[in-house]
Amino acid sequence: MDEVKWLSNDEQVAWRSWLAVNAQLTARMNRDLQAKNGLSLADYDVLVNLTDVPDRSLRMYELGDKLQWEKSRLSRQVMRMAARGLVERRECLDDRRGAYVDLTPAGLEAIQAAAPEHVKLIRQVMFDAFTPEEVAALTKLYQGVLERLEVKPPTVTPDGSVA
Amino acid sequence: MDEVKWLSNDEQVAWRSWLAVNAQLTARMNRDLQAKNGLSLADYDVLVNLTDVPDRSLRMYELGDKLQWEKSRLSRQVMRMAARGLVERRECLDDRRGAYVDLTPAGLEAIQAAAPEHVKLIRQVMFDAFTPEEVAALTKLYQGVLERLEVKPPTVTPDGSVA
DNA sequence: ACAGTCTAGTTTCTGCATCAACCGTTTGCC
DNA sequence: GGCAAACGGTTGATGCAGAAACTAGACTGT
Repeated sequence: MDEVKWLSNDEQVAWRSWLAVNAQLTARMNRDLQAKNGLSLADYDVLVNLTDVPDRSLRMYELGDKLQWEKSRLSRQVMRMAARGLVERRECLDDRRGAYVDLTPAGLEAIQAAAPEHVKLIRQVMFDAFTPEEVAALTKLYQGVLERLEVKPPTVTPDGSVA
Repeated sequence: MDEVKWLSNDEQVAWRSWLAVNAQLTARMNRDLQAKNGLSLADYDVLVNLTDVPDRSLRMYELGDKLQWEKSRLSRQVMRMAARGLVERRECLDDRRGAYVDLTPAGLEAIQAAAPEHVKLIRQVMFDAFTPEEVAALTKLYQGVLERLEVKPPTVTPDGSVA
């Protein structure tokens, strides 16, 4: 456990840049969404995952699986969103422990209103400045990291759906 | 403001991978640091920034500038860390509004104990699997993002210091 | 059929992050 | 000199995230 192999200078710069991008971009997305659409990033993520799926309804555990959230977090988040009318809880008949989360028309409207600006930001700071090769390289590196973290990589989107 | 240019499928995969790495790696670092060293990632970041600097002491605003944190966040964080003996507050004589934050021996010890495992994780999931060219490419992309976010890129480390 | 275990989801507790308001100090400017 | 504005930092209110304990329903083997 001794003989630590530190990061080289180049690696340190890369690492700190990563940390900075991570923090700043997340903060920025949060602020923009909040200011322009009254949504938190967490709200947005839930809405995206519901919009993604054919019938716009998921079991709690499926949603939690996609988001990789603590279940307590999801529980509370859904409760708040339901209170605001963005989603609806529906009890599950085949498994009486379970619960569905349905996207409401208001929820759909909210994400449709928020998505364009959100995507615009992402394009602006990232993809519009990247070549396709760079995108491919990034994806490869990220997916490698996810594997090493023993997390399953995100599901490949089959069609073109919301951000 | 109409005619939204959505993300392509490849871009979506890259983007979601990015989000996943972002969330998962941060969570992992936090849990590991907490479990093995009783430090939060925020604690660690403060300690790193203090260790980085020659005299191991910074003005609050300098520290806040490096971390890019809300000042209220920094204020509370430092208060908590001072209560645990990891840092020490010292009043500033030339500017009576100001305050210094000094790294204590205990704080130094704490980060020296935590750093090896932390760096090991980062190496394991990222840099050990990256070629130097990939590191360089990543850095370039990240720094581009930071510029587009109108945030100044992280200071290049002049010497080899802690993670 | 029933005991043990597992799964789905909620709740409680605690700590942290953000926003806005605030206080004392310094600075710029006339 | 004196006043307004900016700066450095703290505080209060509020809302969210994480860990663990908890409830209730479902599955397993015998």
